[in-house]
Amino acid sequence: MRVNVAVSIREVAAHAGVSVATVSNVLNRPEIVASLTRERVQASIRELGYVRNESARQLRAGRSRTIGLVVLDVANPFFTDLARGVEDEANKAGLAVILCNSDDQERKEQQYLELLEEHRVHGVLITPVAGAGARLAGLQRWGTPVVLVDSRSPSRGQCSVAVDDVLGGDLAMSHLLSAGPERVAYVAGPPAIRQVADRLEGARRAMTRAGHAPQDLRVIEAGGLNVGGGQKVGEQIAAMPAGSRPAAVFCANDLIALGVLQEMTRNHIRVPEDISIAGYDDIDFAAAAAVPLTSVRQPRQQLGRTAARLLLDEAADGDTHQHRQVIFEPELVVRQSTQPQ
Amino acid sequence: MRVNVAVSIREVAAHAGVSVATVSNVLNRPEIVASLTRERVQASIRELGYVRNESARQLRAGRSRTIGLVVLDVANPFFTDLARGVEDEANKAGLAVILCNSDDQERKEQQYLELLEEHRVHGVLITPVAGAGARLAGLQRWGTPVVLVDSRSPSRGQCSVAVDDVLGGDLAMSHLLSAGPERVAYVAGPPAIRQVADRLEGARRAMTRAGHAPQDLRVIEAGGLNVGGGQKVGEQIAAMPAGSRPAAVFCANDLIALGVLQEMTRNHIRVPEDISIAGYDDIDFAAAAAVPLTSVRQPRQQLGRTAARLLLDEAADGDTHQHRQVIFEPELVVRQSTQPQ
DNA sequence: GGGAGAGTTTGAAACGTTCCATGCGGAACG
DNA sequence: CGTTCCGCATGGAACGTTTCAAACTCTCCC
Repeated sequence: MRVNVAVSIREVAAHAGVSVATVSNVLNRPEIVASLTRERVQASIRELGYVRNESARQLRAGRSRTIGLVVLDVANPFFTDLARGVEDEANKAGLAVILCNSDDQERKEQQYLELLEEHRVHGVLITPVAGAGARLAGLQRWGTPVVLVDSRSPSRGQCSVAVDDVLGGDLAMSHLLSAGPERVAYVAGPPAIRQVADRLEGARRAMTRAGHAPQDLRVIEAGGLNVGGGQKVGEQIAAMPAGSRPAAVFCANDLIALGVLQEMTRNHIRVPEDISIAGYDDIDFAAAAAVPLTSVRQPRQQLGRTAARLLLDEAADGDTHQHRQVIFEPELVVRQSTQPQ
Repeated sequence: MRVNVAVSIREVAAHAGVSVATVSNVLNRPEIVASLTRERVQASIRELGYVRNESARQLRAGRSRTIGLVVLDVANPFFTDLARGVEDEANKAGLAVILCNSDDQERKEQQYLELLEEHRVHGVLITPVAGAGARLAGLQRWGTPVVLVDSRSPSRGQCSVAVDDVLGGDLAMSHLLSAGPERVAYVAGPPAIRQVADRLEGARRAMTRAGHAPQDLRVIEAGGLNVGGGQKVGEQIAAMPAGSRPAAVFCANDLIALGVLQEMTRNHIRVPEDISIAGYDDIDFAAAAAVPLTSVRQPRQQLGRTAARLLLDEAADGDTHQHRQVIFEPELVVRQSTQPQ
């Protein structure tokens, strides 16, 4: 049977023979209501099937009990794991998470930020598309806390949580170089993405320290930070004559690395004997790949949890809040896809 | 500079020297406002940085402009692809999607359904945890449309979108049997999950048709529908003496199949020469595995889009709406992880 | 008997919209 | 000139909460 009409606090009050204010008190501060009354009201709530109207609460409170999380790509396991950490922490505080997927497009990011603003969210966690500074400033002027995720704050005007991608790139490249490969390459994604640029910088640093010229690192750009992008680059690499093919490649993330790996196998180029491959993120599929992938591990869930905590802190504290920039250290995980030593 | 105070429609009205109602009209039915007035109001909106308060709109409208999507596991690419389809369709209709992760736990599912109900969502798309019937009935009695996703409606009392998992299981098993393996196995997930049970039923049907007794199909249960679950089963299989090891295994989904595949490789059991492996879902990682995985493809995004459309239709139509059960056909994708013929 | 004070309950205002019914001024028409 | 009609603007009620100050009822004590 469809009823289609919501029962409001007023009807509960009438049914229980008390005032609206008392019902509200039962809901929000049950301890100040006499136990007899409280039970009567609770019985009415159950009987009528009353459900709070969140919109009305929000209107009164001025802010909604949600936070926004804007990521570059929900299909990337890195971000779903991150989202998981955010969700856990938000749940504890009784907040819901609105998950938004910007697809690395400014237009979609902008749309979602407007939506979140209209929803008067408690705050926004965002991995910004390059050049999102202005859009975020708009939000903040309004008093909505913003925490940058996996991205450092250029201005110190906000909190941020990030992993040291330069160090990560350095770790991966140092490891690759330790086997003494003749030629090395970096498979990049869109260079406007900070993570892509930082990891390259780290890789160059490792080159220099090992006595190579930084320009000896060949950079090959993949279309996107996904498996398809890696496959295309893999085809290119496979098509090179064995004599000029890199003996070690560092990929900007694991999805790309998996794409490259697949093309190598398909073309009977052995991993790691003929070519070493290192990825980045250490997503679950990296360990599960048939040639388990050497990768750089980021504390993904912890990243999400920390970001959420910073956001909640800022939202709660308002004026006394001190912005903080938290930086985690990545960790190299060596598996079979790279030559040892 | 932090302002911390929202500017309301009232202030815009004062600033532009018109009434509140006129500002509202500019926002919602600009064509009925004289162009001179309209421009004046729009200028004020820009100048004051006015942003609509969604809560107030919702309160007035009685329903929020969001839909809920409750899935079993956001980390499973099948569900993120599905979510993508839902998001596209919802966006077109100007609705936001609240993505909720039930983790196959009744408690979390219940919590999220309550949250969505309090938010007065337009409707709920859900892949229910086993035995969610009662929880959903509660929502529907209230008039909130519910569409079951990847799950058939037992009662015809609601819309549903699903893929014929029995057929999918049949396709996969028929293909495996075509190479004439001695022993075959099904790697299941939690048997309470309908998809797991249906795929098994299909596999048994194929067995029978090929002249085997259904009990010749060995069923091995994995802890969860994820890579880790597959790895554990893979270890078990690798530990079997070659003489009693199945020559073909059908896995309840691709994540499990990838886990099994990895353990095979690690133990130098060749795929597909020593053992054929078929998965289910055809997630992107299936094609990208180093031994590309034979799998059963589901139209994931289309599933999401169709579900969203059914929901929007029901929400718009109210009483005249006819519930529909849409069933898609899965498709076998043969790759290198299974023996041909 | 009266007053203080604790323990409960409550009326009413406020949050920011939307929308209906109404008003106003001017043009068109007879 | 009087009537009708149209285009546009607006006052105010309503949506469902929460919260504050005020009121009420007891009990206790002087």
